[in-house]
Amino acid sequence: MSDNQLIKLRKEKLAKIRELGIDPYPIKSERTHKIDAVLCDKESWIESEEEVVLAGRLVAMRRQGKVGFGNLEDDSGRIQLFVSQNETGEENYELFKLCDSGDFISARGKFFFTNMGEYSLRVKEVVLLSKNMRPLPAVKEKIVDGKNVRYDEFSDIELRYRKRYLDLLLNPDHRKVFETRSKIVSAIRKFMDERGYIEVETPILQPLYGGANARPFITHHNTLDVDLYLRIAVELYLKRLIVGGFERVYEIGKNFRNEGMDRTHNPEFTMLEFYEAYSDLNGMMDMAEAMINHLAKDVLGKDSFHYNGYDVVLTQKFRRAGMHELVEEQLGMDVLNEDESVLRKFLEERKIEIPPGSGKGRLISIIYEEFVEPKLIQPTFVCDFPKEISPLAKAKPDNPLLADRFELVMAGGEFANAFSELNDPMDQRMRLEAQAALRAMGDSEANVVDEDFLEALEYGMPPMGGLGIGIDRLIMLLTENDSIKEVILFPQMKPEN
RNA sequence: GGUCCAGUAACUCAGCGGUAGAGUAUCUGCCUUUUAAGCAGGGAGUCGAUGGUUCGAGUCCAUCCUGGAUCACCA
Repeated sequence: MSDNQLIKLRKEKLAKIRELGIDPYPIKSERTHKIDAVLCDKESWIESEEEVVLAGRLVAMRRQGKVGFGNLEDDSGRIQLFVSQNETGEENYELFKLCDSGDFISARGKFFFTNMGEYSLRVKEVVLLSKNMRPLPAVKEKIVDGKNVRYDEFSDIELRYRKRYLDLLLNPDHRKVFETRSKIVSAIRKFMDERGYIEVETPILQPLYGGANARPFITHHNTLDVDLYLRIAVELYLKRLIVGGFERVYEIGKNFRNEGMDRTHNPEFTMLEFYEAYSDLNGMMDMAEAMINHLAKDVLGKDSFHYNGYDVVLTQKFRRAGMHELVEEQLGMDVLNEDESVLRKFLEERKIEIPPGSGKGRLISIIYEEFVEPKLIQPTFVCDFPKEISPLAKAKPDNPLLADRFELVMAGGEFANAFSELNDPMDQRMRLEAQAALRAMGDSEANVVDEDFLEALEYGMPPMGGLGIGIDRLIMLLTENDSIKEVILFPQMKPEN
């Protein structure tokens, strides 16, 4: 039976309901209790003989003659309805017979245990709240040995993402992921607020983009007749705010990067960035560690998370190590003291592409990314990034090749990036100009020179630490999902047709 | 973009050269304590698209579309 035929049948039912003088889409609805409120303390609900009105979606129907059972679900839980013509009267029972799985109804009645021992609402009256016109995909559940076995699950990955509302409706576990996501994001806000940070919102539409290495989306403003960029990071605006006198700011928002999509990349993704005046890299490590430990332990109540094939233990002290130390550990190569030509040869022999204009710093980072990062499973702050690839970070006083920067790596992937922020306007100008040179050599992801930002720096910016965390990836880890699409409600999909 | 896998009824899938199938859903009938309700019956599919091979194509071949995995790219 095609969709159209099924819908036609629903329309016929709708007409019958109207013939009975019933509005299938009434304005008013009544509900005295949410379902979870009546699921606890069942005996006393039964003893009290209190009449309640529950409302929700009818998710299953088992009708047999003049009596029938249905399952009613709201966002708090699910309960069985027992509907008998003796209780409802003939007329109301007629309406019940016209109800389908998928309808929203309310049901008035008292509680009891059925012969099979299931706690149920003995329904006195059914009220139709919203008629379903398109049958929901059939999913059946059965409890075997205490385990919930599901049949004919709505599991087609493409359909789940394209029709997310069905995924959420039919797969309660997936709804749970987004409830957890919301909890985590709230906890992050609270964590920041408690530490004296203020939350700010900075432009998504920017005349120039910056703060990361990425290709932007371009859009157009008609009135101004200018092209604008969707932001790739909030960094440069948050720094302007520190110039403006705020000492601790954070923003949680979408960034947009016009690049490939895969298991860990969506073109728009959520990022937390924060900046703290008079802090530095160590302060940022402490913050990141405390926040992630807190989310794992206090919010989710877990120590260990299975992600990307590994078990990552989050409630611990995170390792802190220099990139060159980690490379030495894995490869026995002293990259800092090795000659640039040796590093280049090492990569060339392994057929690893070297972008044009790469100096020693970038070569080190490529070696690290290729051979070391995938092996860092437990949380590790990888410090001492090459300055060459860190145009917004301060150089280390004791080694001009290195920047005071770290990335937090877990399960072989990057989760956060932080620096002691560069506040020397002259140095910053030179670094951005070096980036512009790379750009001229064809590196479309190199930074652009932002004169307004440089001018702001010239007015003076205090020393500070700054950190960015990819929220989607953090949620992936904390909810143990290996695909970013599982933690984004409406992930980017290719258009159909 | 490369490679591999998949697309058949609303859902989950079988069929892999010879008249399109199953369970669920849906519809009809019976049924006043079911819970993957049951019993009986019915309807339901351009077999992702387009070409080709063949007497004959969901089935073989080619191309394309869509999705997934993986690599590349990319924090």
